[in-house]
Amino acid sequence: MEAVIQELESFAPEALSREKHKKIEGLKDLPGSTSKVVLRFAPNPNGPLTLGHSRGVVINSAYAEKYEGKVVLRFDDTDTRIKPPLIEAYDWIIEDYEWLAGKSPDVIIKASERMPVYLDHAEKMISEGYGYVCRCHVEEFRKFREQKKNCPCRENTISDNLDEWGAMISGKTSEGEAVVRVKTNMNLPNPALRDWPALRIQHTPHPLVGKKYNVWPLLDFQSAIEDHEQGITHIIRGKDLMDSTRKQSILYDHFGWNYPEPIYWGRVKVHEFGGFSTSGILSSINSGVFSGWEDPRLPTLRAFRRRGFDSQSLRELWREIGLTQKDISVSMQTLESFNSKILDPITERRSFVQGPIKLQISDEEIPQEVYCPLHPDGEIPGSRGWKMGNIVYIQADDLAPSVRLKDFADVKITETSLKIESEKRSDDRPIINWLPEQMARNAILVVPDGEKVNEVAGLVEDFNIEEGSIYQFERVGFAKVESVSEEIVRLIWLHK
RNA sequence: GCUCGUGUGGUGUAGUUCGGUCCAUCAUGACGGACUCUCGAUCCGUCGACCCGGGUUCAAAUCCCGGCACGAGCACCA
Repeated sequence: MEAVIQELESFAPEALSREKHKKIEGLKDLPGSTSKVVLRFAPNPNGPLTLGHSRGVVINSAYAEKYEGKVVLRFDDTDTRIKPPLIEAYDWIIEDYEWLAGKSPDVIIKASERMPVYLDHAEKMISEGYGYVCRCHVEEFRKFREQKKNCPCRENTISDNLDEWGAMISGKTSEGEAVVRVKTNMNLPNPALRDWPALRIQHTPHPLVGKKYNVWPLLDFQSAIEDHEQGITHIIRGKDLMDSTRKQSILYDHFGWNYPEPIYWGRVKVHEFGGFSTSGILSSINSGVFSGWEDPRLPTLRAFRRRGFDSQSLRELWREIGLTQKDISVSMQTLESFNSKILDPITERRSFVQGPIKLQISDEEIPQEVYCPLHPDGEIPGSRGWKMGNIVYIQADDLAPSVRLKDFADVKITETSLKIESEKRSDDRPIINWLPEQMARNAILVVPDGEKVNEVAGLVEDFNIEEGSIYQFERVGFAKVESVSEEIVRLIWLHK
């Protein structure tokens, strides 16, 4: 054995120490041709972007950057009834996108302004005998689909279909009475693909184009046409849309187009939020459960921004998770950990005394000023100078006979008075945060707590408190200054 | 019911294409310690996983077969 080792050392020393496997970092390569990548992010503008959407923004913009490609932001606003577009949401989404991606989308389009394109393709499809107007009711058609039977409308002639189509687009046919289907095959093993619906009638006005159109495409049709029009090369979508890929591929075959490369991801849940949807949030806002889209309890990007999350933390989170088809459940802790790493070196420290009690210093000689560092590791040079008097505040729950007032002195507390024992740290008594009366301002710390929002009353250090800034409050955590007024400073909790 | 997809530590991920370099990577977490005038940061250490059962093979997280579990689609929503 010894001899073998010696011999190996002489001609192949690397064989003796094996290398540990390394984790491959970064996004996997996109499939197919990547010479000119065009991606798309297609939200429904029925609200601002949420944590769920952020994955799409991050992944698409990251791939666009990797391949020097483009991202099309497309508003899928073709439903005026169930998830009607919110007129303000278009701008919100662009704002949210820019905040997250760090740049504007390369192309911005609204499906509602592209209606002529979709209607033309629908008419073309019908006149080529590949689509038909179906007057069956939903339940009737469901039976045909289940039993693999053709519905009677399938046999209508092209000219009959074109007449029916004319009636649909002119508004003569009422909502719910007809739908345009793609003529696939009712014998297909996958029931989702059997003569799938492409366009339906909607007389509810659209917030942007009003009553201009009576017939609107469904997602699978609109998206299929538009992806081709925009030259999309890769579609990154949830795996719940796998059947969309299959439906649309059938249509692409008919039109003689090449389908983009589809890539799927699984469903994401966040421990702290569970499942949520934009329309669900909207109804909770309307019923008064939440104060608005920026309510700190909400997983909207606006709420995250308001609380002080750096968009970089979201980018890191989604890059780390990457693209897998697994259904996952992530914890906010992971996001917070990314955010802390970004924030810790660049945030100044301050003192926040929650539930304060007042103590009087009994010594005759009290220093006029106390200096605390802006950052303990010197990442931010300089210090905070505190004016001193004979009144100080500490947290009621820190009350103990001997404590150390951080960055100041070891003290002895009896009743409501306090005596300085040593400015130098003399033993291992607990270190607590505190404030002299001269530096204390009334403050409220708003802490989202599940369904509730707790308002913690306290005192905040009155040293260059800037509205909009994030500070790390010692022994508390990161919080953002939301507003500063004469009477009160409002802080919004971020995380530990 | 039909169709589709996914199963690696508490959580997330690498490795699976082309079996060996994997007693399985990295992050997060938990626990312990060092350091520190924050319960922050930093540093060190520990914990913990290949869904199950067969098969092929000298060798299986990786290939084959069969189970099981979970998720999704079958909307005139996106």
